[in-house]
Amino acid sequence: MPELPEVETIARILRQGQPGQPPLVGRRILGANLLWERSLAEPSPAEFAARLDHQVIENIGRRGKFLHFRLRRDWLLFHLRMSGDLLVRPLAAPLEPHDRLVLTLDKELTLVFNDARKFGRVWLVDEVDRVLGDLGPEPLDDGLTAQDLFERLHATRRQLKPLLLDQKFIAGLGNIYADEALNLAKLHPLQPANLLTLEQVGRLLESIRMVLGDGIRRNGASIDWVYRGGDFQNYFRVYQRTGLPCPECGTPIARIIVGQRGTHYCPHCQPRE
DNA sequence: CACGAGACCTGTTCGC
DNA sequence: TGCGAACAGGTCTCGT
Repeated sequence: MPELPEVETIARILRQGQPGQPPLVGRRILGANLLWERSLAEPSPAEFAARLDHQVIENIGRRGKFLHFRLRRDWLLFHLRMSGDLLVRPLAAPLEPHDRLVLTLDKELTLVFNDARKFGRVWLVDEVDRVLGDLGPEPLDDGLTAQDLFERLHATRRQLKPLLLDQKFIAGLGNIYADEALNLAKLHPLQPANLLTLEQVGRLLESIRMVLGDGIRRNGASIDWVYRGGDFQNYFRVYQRTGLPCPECGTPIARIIVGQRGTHYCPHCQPRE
């Protein structure tokens, strides 16, 4: 599931809780059961378990598509990649298929990292920047201006779609929200970045913030077997709507491959050049 | 520097 | 029905 709005939703639920699920802030970690070793990026499994023991969760947040847990001494980081999920379960609950890491907490709770495709990763570090340091700006940060984005775009001739997916360029966009933002901004996915006018850049930034904001308000998008109660999938304009009418002009949505990713756009609203 | 292919993985859907 | 191909919300590395 996880692009910025989905990760933000998960972080919020873990931090604040929801009906039938207590907030995790203040909980103490009592043990770690690593079921798939490669899910752990660093440190070694032995050091991971030893260092986690008895640390308290002080806060939970998001940076790009990463979830970060501020512990008393370290940072616990998760990247969910394609199929990862983080769930709170009672201590007595049985293991589920694809559970990769189970952290035992106080109050008879567990925090479970479940990840069918095994692409997701977990880090325990004392310095976050070693993992998060290369990320580009947060798109929803007010400090990011159209002028900033214009300068970043004009520093490269890369095509817009792969550029928006590059986490070093801007953090948090994935295939869904990149396609949705480009459609809303009326920009062709293959357009070279350095050719955008300042007005087009303003529209692009506004569109990115619009689709991410809508995604967050709708608790993210739920597709296939990964479900969190979000319903943004019902409001896609172009993503996975190949052949269906564009909401703006009725032209059938086209699908091309860009950087090996399926890319959806309206040939009429998003003309090339 | 920019791009494409391949790798990492499993599960579901599509086409014949 | 069965079976292989295509496809999936991500990112890294390598070769050109």
